[in-house]
Amino acid sequence: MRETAQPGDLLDWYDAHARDLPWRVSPADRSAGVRPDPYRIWLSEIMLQQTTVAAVKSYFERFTTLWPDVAALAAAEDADVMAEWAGLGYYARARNLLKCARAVVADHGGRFPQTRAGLQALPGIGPYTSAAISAIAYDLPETVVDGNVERVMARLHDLHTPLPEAKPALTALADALTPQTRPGDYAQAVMDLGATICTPRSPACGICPWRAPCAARAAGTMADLPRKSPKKPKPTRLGIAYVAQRDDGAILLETRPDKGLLGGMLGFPGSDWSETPEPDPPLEAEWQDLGEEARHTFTHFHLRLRIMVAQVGGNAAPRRGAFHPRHSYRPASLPTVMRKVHDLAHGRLREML
DNA sequence: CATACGTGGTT
DNA sequence: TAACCAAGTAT
Repeated sequence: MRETAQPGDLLDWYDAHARDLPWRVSPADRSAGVRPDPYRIWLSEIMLQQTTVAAVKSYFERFTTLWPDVAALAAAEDADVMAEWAGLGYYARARNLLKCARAVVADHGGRFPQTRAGLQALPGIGPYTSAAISAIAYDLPETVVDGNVERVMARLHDLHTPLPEAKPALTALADALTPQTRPGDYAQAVMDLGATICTPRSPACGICPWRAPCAARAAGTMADLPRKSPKKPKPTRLGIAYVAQRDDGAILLETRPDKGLLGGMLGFPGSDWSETPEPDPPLEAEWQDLGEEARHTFTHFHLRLRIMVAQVGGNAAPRRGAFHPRHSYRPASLPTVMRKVHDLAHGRLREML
């Protein structure tokens, strides 16, 4: 009979191989008594939701430089925070980030709650993030279950039930392994293991601290786990984006409504996005078809955006949106799909960039 | 329980 | 090129 997986073996591996991350307190520093800053742990966990470490790093550095603590972030302008989040995706996270920071300041005296339930009552903090902050920031024995943990548990126990059906069972398995000692380091260790050794495609079982007790390794099924329910095909939607530039170089942009796709973000005015979009120019002008489409894929559909451009006079009065002065217009503040529109259109417009 | 919600890297 | 994947949450 194989021996059962031991949290201690994973912690030993973590002590030697923990990744050095901007928001992380190393296991050595942690054992010396250094405590993580809950603000930085919270911010990193929100950014890391469905997002890779590589993509998060520069955003984390920028945010913590601009807003070093929760009070500073709570006092920030919405537009500034949304602009800094541009490109990272899942923009509801940024809207909830601000709501959460302001709630922490207004309702909790500027300190994050120190219980999982208290954390989970805040905007943008769900089951995973509440457990992660509890464990990592406060060293509470909460069980984190993210995609890494699901994969590691499914393999360790050779569980073939497909996700999301398997989620409760995987959570129970993860819960049974969570140690009372060093739960914060343990939580980070399982995720590091999933991110660097027990990877989705070709896991490095040969150097895994849990190779001996791993049931999927024994059965040779590790590359097939966890199983997942088949995904739906993505439909293609069409749309029209309008890029208007005033003679002084100002660009017409609109802030999108808070609800829905790209909510709260800046973008070029446009039609609806559907199979048969209705033209809807934001002002009267001689619109010219750029002749090139911006193509972009969202989570659940492909988009092909036709681009119309126009140069307009200084007295142009848009029905929608507002002109942004040339010197305050930053394409980097646009969500990626809109930045693609910019990239395609800017060669056509004299004063852009 | 299913769906909406971004993006960039990898295979 | 297209599909898959990443430290999920809200509704």
